[in-house]
Amino acid sequence: MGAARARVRPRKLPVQRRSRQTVDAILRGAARVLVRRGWAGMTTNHVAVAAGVSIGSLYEYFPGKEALVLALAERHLDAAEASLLAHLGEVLPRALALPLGEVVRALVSVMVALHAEDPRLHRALFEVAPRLPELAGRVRRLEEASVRMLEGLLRAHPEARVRDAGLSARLVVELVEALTHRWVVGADGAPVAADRMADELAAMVTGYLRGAERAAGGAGLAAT
Amino acid sequence: MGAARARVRPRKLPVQRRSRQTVDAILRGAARVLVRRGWAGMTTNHVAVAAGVSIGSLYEYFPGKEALVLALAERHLDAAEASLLAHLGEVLPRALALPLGEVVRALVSVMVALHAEDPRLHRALFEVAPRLPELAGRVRRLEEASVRMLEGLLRAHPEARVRDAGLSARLVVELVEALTHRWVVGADGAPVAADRMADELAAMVTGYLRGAERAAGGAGLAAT
Amino acid sequence: MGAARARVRPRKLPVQRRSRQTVDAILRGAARVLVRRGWAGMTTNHVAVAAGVSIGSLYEYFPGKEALVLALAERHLDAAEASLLAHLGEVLPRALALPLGEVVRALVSVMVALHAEDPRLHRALFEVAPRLPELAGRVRRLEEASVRMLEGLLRAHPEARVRDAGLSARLVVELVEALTHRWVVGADGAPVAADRMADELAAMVTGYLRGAERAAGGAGLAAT
Amino acid sequence: MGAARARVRPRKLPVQRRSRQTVDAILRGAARVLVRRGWAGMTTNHVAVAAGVSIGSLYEYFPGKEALVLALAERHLDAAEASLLAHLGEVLPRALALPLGEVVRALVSVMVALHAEDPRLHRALFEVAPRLPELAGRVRRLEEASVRMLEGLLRAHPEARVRDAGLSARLVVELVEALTHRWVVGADGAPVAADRMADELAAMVTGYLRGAERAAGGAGLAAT
DNA sequence: AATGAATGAGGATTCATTCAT
DNA sequence: AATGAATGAATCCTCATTCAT
Repeated sequence: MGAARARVRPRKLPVQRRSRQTVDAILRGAARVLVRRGWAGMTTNHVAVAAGVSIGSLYEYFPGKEALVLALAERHLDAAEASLLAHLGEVLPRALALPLGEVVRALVSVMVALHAEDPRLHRALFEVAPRLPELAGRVRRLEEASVRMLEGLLRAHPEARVRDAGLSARLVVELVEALTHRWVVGADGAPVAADRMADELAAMVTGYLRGAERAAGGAGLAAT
Repeated sequence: MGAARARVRPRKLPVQRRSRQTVDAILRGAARVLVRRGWAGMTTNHVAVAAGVSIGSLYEYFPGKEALVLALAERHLDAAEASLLAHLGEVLPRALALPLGEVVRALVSVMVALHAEDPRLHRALFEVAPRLPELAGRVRRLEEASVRMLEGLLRAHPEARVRDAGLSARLVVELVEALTHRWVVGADGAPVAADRMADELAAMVTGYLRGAERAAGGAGLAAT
Repeated sequence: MGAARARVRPRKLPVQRRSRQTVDAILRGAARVLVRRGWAGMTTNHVAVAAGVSIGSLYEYFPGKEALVLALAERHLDAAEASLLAHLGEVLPRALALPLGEVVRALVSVMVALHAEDPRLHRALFEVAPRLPELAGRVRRLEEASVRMLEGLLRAHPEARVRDAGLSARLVVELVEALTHRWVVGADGAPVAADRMADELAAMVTGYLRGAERAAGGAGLAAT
Repeated sequence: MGAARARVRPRKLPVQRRSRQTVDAILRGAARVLVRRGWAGMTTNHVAVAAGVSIGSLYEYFPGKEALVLALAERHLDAAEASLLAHLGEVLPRALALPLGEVVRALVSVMVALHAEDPRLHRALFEVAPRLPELAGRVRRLEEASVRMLEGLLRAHPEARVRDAGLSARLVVELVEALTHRWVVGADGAPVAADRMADELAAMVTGYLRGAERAAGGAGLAAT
């Protein structure tokens, strides 16, 4: 594993301007190839060609294809994180004063917007994530932070009625993540508008969090 | 495509008993390898070794790894479909007479039970699905059927209050699918019990479908 | 080499009628496959399928594909030899009394007729011959016998004028063999009729053997 | 066909000096292997070993053994063509003024010289030709050009007496080609000297083309 | 820095051949 | 006699990676 891990970190940092351009070209090429051929079909040689760069140069900066994808993912997640923080900065301070539905709607909208940006790359990266611990970890940390944040909100907001704030927060985060993901990936047939999508998600979440009347949950089929 | 597709169908059917055992062993080996190393890391040679079978025998029956995974998926989905149908046969006839919460709880329980069976194989198969049109199609058809069924129920059930039965049905199916999937996959740390999980999902769905008070959904952050 | 040679002789002789049919079917299948796919593309499995026989049965009678081709060639050459002998029996006794042109025409016609029979198999067998010593030997022996026969004729016939009966006989046999072969193989575009072909070949050979006026053969370019 | 054909063209052209040496070594190795083991027995791995080059390097430049043989053949034919043209340039201008026998002797000598160069490679290449359309085409074109040239000569030369200049030209070209080929290939036992061989061939051809007295061609055995 | 030639381990696949049934 | 399941050596070929230029 140690050896394998060595393959994941960028080799050297590009300092001069020319090399930054090279790195950029490589990453753009990597993104194209990853999207077009998937993780298994992506090869360093393809990437080099797609980037218009020699294979030697590629290895100058990236020790393997994991490193490429990781760098790609890092850029993607950096952007996501930044956008998330910016938007949270707007809503959170007033969150307790606003109706729950409105807060939820705002948060959901951010997620939807986030995913709508480069859906194909997003999808491809997610396909790889489970096989790249570094990436998986980063994703998990981001999700974890969101869960904590929402958990705090649930404990404090007057309208929220949930049995277990931690669990509910996690479920909501996963729900939004998963459905937005699918919305963006399965975008064929009758594509649902982003606004409409956000409405429905918000309705789901708000209803759940207000928790008015719990499902009586009688002896369902689960008993079988 | 034609050529690629030729790699996907089983080669010949095992007629003698001995060969049926071989095919079984191969598929078991394939499942183990797929789970352990993922789609990209799965090789026919690994599978043959894991199955305790010569590589020649593997190719006697399967023309490549796609065919292996497809056969695996078909078994998995056949079982899922059968189980689904059996349970639906119990709930559906009385569905309109029962409270919505109870119906939902029953349906959700079936899904959860379905996923709990062989979660790691389930996860691995889902990872491949997007790259195997045959498999993707089969999965989509099963989902589609579920959506139609639920849509019909939503239109008829007195408690259901949704703007668009088709969209809501799809979202609910995806929600249950996705969250159960994650529940099963991310089963580390503090694993949530199946019953508890079913409770929470049922609560989410029921709340959403009863649609009591829609989220007021003011100008969310999406506007930004 | 010893081991390899063991692969060439038929394994056991078919005694019962059923087995003779099996052997026949196998050889017919082998001929079809050899013609369609060439020596390199011919496999024992293909032959078995084409013959409608199990691979096991094939190996019951033939220890490998060389043996198949050899048996095929033997049949082919047996027939050729028989036909040749029959026709020679007609011409030779009166050969010295007939004009040389007529004798030659008769011999050439036999060769042409021989090749016209199953040209595609003929061609395929010739393609393999150089790699199968047994076959090559058999072909060479047949040719050698023809050369001896013609040599004797040349020494005795009053019209024949050649410097070296042995060499001329060999060249004539090869000439007829080679041109008939090509005639039969390259049969596309404007196919020449068998009769016409025989005429031309006979003209060539007769002219050469009568040797009237030798080419003055001055200092040709060969000097360069 | 498309896919198969893709296996036939060289992959990339060697630009640096080092790579040109590699390509050369590979082709030399390919020639050795082809000669020693024949088309069916030739493998890319054998060639790589014989060339003292890694298998990867071989595939860098040639996508398969067809491509190797084709490149080999192209070199061979290029040389043959060049030599042919050079010699023709000497004879043709004065061809009509010279006795037919002399012209023929000159042309035949060129062919013989051509074949005497690398007979074993020549033979091996001819063995493959029928299975490689590209190669077959190239050979056919060269032959066709020779036929046209000779046909023109036959129509114009005062001594030539043939019924059908086209047919006779073709037969003569094939005759010379075939017999020289066999001369070179079957060079065992009592090898005939090149000069002697040219003499005999020239005698055959000249006699035929002068056509003095046609063979009376009575009712030969062909009637049977 | 950049290039691209060279490498070879490793994965896919075929097919001659055996042998239990 | 016939069958066809099983075998695995041998082949084809790719692609990550290094290194001389």
